Amino acid sequence: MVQSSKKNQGVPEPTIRRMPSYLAYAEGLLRKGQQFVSSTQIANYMNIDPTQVTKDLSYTIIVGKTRVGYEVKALVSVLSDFLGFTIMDNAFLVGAGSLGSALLHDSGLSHFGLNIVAAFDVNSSTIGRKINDVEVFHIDQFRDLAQEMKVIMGIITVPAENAQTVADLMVAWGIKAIWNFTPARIKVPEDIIVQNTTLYSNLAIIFNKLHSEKKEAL
Amino acid sequence: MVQSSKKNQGVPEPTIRRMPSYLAYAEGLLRKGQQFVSSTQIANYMNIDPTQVTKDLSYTIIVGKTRVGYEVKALVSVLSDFLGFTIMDNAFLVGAGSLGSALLHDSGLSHFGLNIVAAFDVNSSTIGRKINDVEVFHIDQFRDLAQEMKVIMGIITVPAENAQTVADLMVAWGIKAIWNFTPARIKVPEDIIVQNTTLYSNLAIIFNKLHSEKKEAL
DNA sequence: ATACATTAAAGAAATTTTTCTTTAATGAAA
DNA sequence: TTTCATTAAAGAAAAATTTCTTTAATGTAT
Repeated sequence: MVQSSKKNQGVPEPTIRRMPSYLAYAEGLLRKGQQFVSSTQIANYMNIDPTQVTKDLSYTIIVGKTRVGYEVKALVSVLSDFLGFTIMDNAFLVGAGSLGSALLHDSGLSHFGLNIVAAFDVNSSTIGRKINDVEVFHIDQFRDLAQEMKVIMGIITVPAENAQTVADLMVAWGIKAIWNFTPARIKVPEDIIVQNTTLYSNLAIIFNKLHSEKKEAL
Repeated sequence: MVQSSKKNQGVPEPTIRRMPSYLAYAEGLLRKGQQFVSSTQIANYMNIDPTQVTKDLSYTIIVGKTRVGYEVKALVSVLSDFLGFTIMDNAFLVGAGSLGSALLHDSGLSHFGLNIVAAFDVNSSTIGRKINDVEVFHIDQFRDLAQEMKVIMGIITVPAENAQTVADLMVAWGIKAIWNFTPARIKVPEDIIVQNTTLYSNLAIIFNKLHSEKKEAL
């Protein structure tokens, strides 16, 4: 399969996955007033190899000081910047069910650069309501609002069988990135970014570890 | 770092991550009445290489038929079994905030083998309530209940700064696996399984792709 | 019947990611 | 001041994962 010159020049995805935890840790140290943190200390916290930490951080502009480590304050600001958490992006959320409303309630998202400006559903009982100050509209009103607001991301929290329909709608109205919380895989044009976040994958990993542990015991 | 003879004989984690989507797809086909599905068809749906699919499925007991593919019905049952979704496990959830209550509302979890039997919090306004038939207790009552019920998993949906405290508590009362939804990394004994699920990591990946796309355009 | 195209499976090769090794720097202790 | 231990950084090696290649099987069309 020719994968359209992916070449992966960028930052490894595993690296990016680890960085928010580095950031959370650094923020904690900052609150405690610690000025410097070594890769060893971060690695110990993360239960990973120290060279992994330095390699990950080498993708950013921060430089550590031998025998001292990284300046905590700089680390927080560099990582926040690097991860795109300092620029606010607007998003639409479709599917104001339990997971959807949980995301609407999560202040962490706005802390990390995501501003959900409107929610959509087809369930008449939620339409018209406000969830954490975000209004829930009928899905048919999607069009008009997308043009008014500068919305680059769409969040899909509908049942899996409706994911593709919603994705098509999002693409039609100019959204650049889709955050898909369903286990369904959606088809979109090549230039649209899709991030799948499936909770059940994590569940599967836990179960697998639990079971392989049982087998080891034999 | 000596990583205690990990040797990774088991199934690759990326494989396990993909499997729930195979399953969701197969379940959809089953509902539509399709009898067989080829690796090519699955691969097309997933936007991955067909050999990746056959390789992934080779870890299970299913065998495909040349020129026909896999039997959809068998695929659903084999994958459900393999992922541990057919055995019910009991879990405690600590932190009945927005994310916590979203998980309590999610019927998908019980569909995939996880039965949340009780929730805990410190917020007096939620204690005593029932969320989707699951009662919310004060965290101090954790002990008595853990002994009554056969609970092997703990779900942490508290603020990051309280994650370690909750984890210690869970370990003390005999939980085997922890599903940690905070960006904090918790320290537990070696035999305890920890699965970190950090939403913000996914957000970081989206932002990174969005930004690297901008750079490419130059 | 026969040829053909599609498929699963197994193993090889390539790629990606992690871990190991070496080097140079420097704060802290003697 | 000098030695020593700890550190970041860079590159090499190892491990894990994905993609490619080959083979054998078999439905479908001719």
